[in-house]
Amino acid sequence: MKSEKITSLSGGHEGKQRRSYDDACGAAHALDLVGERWALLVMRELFWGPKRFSDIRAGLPGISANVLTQRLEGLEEAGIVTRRKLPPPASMQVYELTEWGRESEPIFQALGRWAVRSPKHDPSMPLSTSSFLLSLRTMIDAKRAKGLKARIGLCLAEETFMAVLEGGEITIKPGPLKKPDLTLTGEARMLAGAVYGGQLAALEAGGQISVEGDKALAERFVTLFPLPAKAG
Amino acid sequence: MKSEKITSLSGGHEGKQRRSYDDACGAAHALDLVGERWALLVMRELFWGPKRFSDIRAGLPGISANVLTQRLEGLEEAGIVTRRKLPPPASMQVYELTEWGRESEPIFQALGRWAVRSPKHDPSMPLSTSSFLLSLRTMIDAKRAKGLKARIGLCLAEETFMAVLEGGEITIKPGPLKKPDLTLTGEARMLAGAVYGGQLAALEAGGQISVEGDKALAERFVTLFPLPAKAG
DNA sequence: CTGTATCCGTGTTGATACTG
DNA sequence: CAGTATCAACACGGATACAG
Repeated sequence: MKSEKITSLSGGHEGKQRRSYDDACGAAHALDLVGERWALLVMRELFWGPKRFSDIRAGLPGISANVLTQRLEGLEEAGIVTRRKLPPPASMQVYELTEWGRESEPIFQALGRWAVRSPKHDPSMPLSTSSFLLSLRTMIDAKRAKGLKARIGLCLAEETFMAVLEGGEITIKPGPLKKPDLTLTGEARMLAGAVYGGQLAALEAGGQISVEGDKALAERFVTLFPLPAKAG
Repeated sequence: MKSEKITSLSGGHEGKQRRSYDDACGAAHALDLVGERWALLVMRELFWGPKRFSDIRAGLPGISANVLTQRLEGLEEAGIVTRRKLPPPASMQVYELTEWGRESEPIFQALGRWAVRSPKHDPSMPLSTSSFLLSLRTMIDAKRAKGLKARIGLCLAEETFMAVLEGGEITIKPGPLKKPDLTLTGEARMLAGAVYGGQLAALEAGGQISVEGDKALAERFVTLFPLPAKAG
C-alpha cells in the first residue's frame, strides 16, 4: 500500500487536506497554490482593488457560489488574498490581494501572451473589466509607447480607472482622473475591439464606445497594443 | 435551464467535450488549454527534448498512466505536443513540444519566480532533471552573470546537457559538451543544493556531487542564482 | 517493454435550492 | 448580499488487464 500523496499544506491546522504535487519545482508549487480550477481567475478579478463576493462573481460567468467560497478560503490560507470588513457605516466584507498576491501579475502576462497565439483563441467571448485592464499592461509595446506621455480616463461598466502612459509603460489605478487628456467609455469588450480589433472609428460611430478629448491621442493609443502572430 | 457551459474546443470533431471558461481573457484561454491537473508539469518534462511515455512518468511521481494518456491527448489536440514515431530500428513513440509549446517557457519562469517566495515552499522535495534545468534559466541573475562566458557540462541521472553562459544568459541543450570548462555531476536535488543552498563544498566533500574542471568557475557559478526573498 | 483501455473507490466540481 | 446544503456529474488515482 503506497503513501497517499496527500500532504497537508495547512500546517497542522485540522482543516481539509489538499492534494499536492509533492515537487520542489517552483512551478509545481505555484500549481499547488493556484492550480485549482478558477483560482487564478478569482485573483484576476481582484487585481484592480478590493471587491465583494458578488462583484467577483459578476466577472466570472460560470463560477458557482460554493466554488467561489472554497477558492477564496484557499487563497486566503495561502496568503494571497485577505478578507477585510469595512467600517460599520458600510459594514460589508471585501476581498483583496496581498502584496505578494499582486506580484503574481507576470504570471498573467506570460499566460496571456502565450495563449492569444493559440489557434483556438476566440476574442469574441465575454471579457471582464479586470481582464481588459490586465491585457493593456500585458500587450503594450514598450517601443511604440516610449516617448508618449498621457493621462487617460477609462470608464467601464460604471467603474472608472486612471491610466497613465509614461516611459513605455502603462500604469492603471482605480478611481477617476482629473483633467485627463482623453477619456474612453464603453464596455470592456467594445474597448477591446477598438484597441485590438482596429475598430476605434467604427465603434465610436456606432455609439458602442465614446471618445472624449484628444482624438489624435486616441488614434495613436489604439496602435500601442499589437497582437502577437498566431502559432502553427 | 441554463446552457451547460460545455463548449467544444475540438471544433466539430466528435471527441469528448471539454470544460471551458468561455472567457476572452488570454489567461483564461491559457487555462482552458493547460489548466488541467498535471498538464503544465507534463510540458515541463518535455522542455529539454522528446521523451517516451515512461520517461515522462518518471519525472512526475504521482501521475497515473491513464491521466498521463489523457493529458498527452489534450496537449496534442491543442497543438502543444506532437507525437512522433522513431524510425523502425528503434521504432518507438516519443512526445515532444511544438515550437509554440516551447515558447511557454516564460509561464514556467513567472510561476517559479513567484511561488518560491511562498512561505509554504519546501525545496527539500523531489526535483526532476527537467525542473532543475528550467530553474537555472529562471533564477539566473543577468547582472551577476554578465561578462561571464563559460561552457559547462551537466550530468544528471544518466542524462548529459550542455550549458553555455554568455551575455548574462544561460542556454541549455541536451547532449554532451566537448571540452567543457567545468563539469558538474549529480542528482538534480543535490546540484540544486549546491546552487541554491550554498552547499557546493559540502556536497562535493560528501561525494553527492562531483566537480571536474575549473573549480573557481564552479564557485562563481553557484553564486549566479540568488533566491528571491520570501513574501509575508 | 511501452503504452492503452477499463473498472472502481474517492474526491472535486457545479447547479439548484435554501438560510442568515 | 453572502454564503451554506445537497446532490449529481465528473475527474483523479490505483489496479489490472490488454495490445503491439
